[in-house]
Amino acid sequence: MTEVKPARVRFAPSPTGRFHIGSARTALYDFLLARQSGGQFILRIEDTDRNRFDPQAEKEYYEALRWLGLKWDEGPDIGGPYSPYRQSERTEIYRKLTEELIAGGHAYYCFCTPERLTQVRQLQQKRKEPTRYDGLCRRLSPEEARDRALGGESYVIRFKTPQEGQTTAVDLLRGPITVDNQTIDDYILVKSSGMPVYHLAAMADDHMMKITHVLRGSEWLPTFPLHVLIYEAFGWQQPIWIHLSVLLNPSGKGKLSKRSAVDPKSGAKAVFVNDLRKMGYLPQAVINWITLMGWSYDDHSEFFPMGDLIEKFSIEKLSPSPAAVNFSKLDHFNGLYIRSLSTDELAEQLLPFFTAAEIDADLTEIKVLVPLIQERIRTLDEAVNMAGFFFQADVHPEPSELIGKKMSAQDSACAAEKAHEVIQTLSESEFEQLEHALRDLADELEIKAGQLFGILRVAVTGQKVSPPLIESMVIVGKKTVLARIARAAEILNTLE
RNA sequence: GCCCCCAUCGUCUAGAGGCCUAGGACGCGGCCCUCUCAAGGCCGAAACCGGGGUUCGAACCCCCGUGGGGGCACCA
Repeated sequence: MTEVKPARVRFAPSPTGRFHIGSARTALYDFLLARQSGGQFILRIEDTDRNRFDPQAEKEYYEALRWLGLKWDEGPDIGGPYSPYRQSERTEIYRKLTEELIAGGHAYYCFCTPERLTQVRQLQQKRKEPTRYDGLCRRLSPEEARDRALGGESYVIRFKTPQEGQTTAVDLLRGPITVDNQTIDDYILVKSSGMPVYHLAAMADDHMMKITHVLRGSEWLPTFPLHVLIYEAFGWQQPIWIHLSVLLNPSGKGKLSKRSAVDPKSGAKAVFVNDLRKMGYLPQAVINWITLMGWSYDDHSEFFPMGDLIEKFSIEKLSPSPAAVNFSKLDHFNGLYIRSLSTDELAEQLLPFFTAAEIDADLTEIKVLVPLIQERIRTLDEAVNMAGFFFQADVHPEPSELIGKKMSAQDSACAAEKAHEVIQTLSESEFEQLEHALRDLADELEIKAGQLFGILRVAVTGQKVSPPLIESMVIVGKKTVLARIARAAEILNTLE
């Protein structure tokens, strides 16, 4: 990136629900733009809707953002030059701006009741007309309106949309979007509670906070011209507008929903960032994955650690078309990042998953087995199933699985017993030469090494699929290996 | 119903008029490697929504269809 001006970019979630990967993607693009330009990434909480407010939500956003490594430069918790960063604490600012708008003839008081508005809407629907405010209070004289408001009558403030002409709004990715002003409603700017709605609050804050690039979801496209009109009414200079594509369900049908990709075991949903963490995904993998939904670098690069992203990201290469999420690609990236970790790093990531599964493992123990599982797991939690046998006192193999390939139970039992003998003769120091000994035994028994290994694998690990057998046996230790093989032989002998 | 946006393999995408017999990735199939499973290597199937223009030439530009998505709240 050459000579870009420092960008001031904001991520402005509404604390009404969980932190979705769609929002995470927006936040990520914000972050990248700020970092690569040497600008600021700002966190602003848009909590003007007191009815939908969820006290848990803000915390979840903080947590998830931190986990992803998207550190903000200004925000409600850390302050900044344009404090406060929580809209509910900025009402005085909005109040003054509203007065300015009314005085300039760009907004008016409206006394219509919600009931009347519903009636109007229903009538319009019946007549198959566009649904919009019918303008009753727009025709009130400013003096009369002010008197009624001062007299205690309940009111809202509406934007006085020009009734003629057109408005052109320019989106960086889509170019100019021109609409007839007639199609733009006289939107409510301030609710009867005195709280502003998004259309006023977000525009005001973006301007006051000197935001240079507004990145937001394409669900704002329909009201985009309204926002331009509001900027013009105030005489403010517009930021660069970028409307990101929506994320679609994996099927490509419909907007990504909360029902998508639910983990049946934990009930975790792969659409929420904090759930992704619990499901054993690495933040770098999640970042790399969501970056590529709607952005690309060239015709062959896909692996982008954060440092590369900051360097290579560019808003011009963002795509305007909707993208269906592909969870198997997340698995792929997660595998890639797991394999890119050092033994120590991966062990540290793994520890909490063993703990959560109530397996008493410490870091040193995990480090020993990491090399055996590193290239075999796609999510961190898989390590528990794959390597749990290292820590358990006993394994409980499925008896039928103990039988060697193309072998009888008796022959398998015999093979297990012979293996037991062979291993027993080995001293701890010779234990690492196990493989030769066992291969020789297989020859002697006139079976394939794979057949013998299969029996021992299930005997020692309790699993048909496991890390490499010999290495696993060495870690498990001679004593336990012998006990487990002996037990397996017993089981096999009961099978006829 | 009204308004807006979008349109290349199943999915994410490269492609900004000739470099395209359309490239990469995930997934899928096959082979190799191999103690299972992975990882890795190699190979393969798989797309320019349709119709009109413009042009010597169109996946790329324009128009019309069609399809998909989004929005029509005192929510954001």
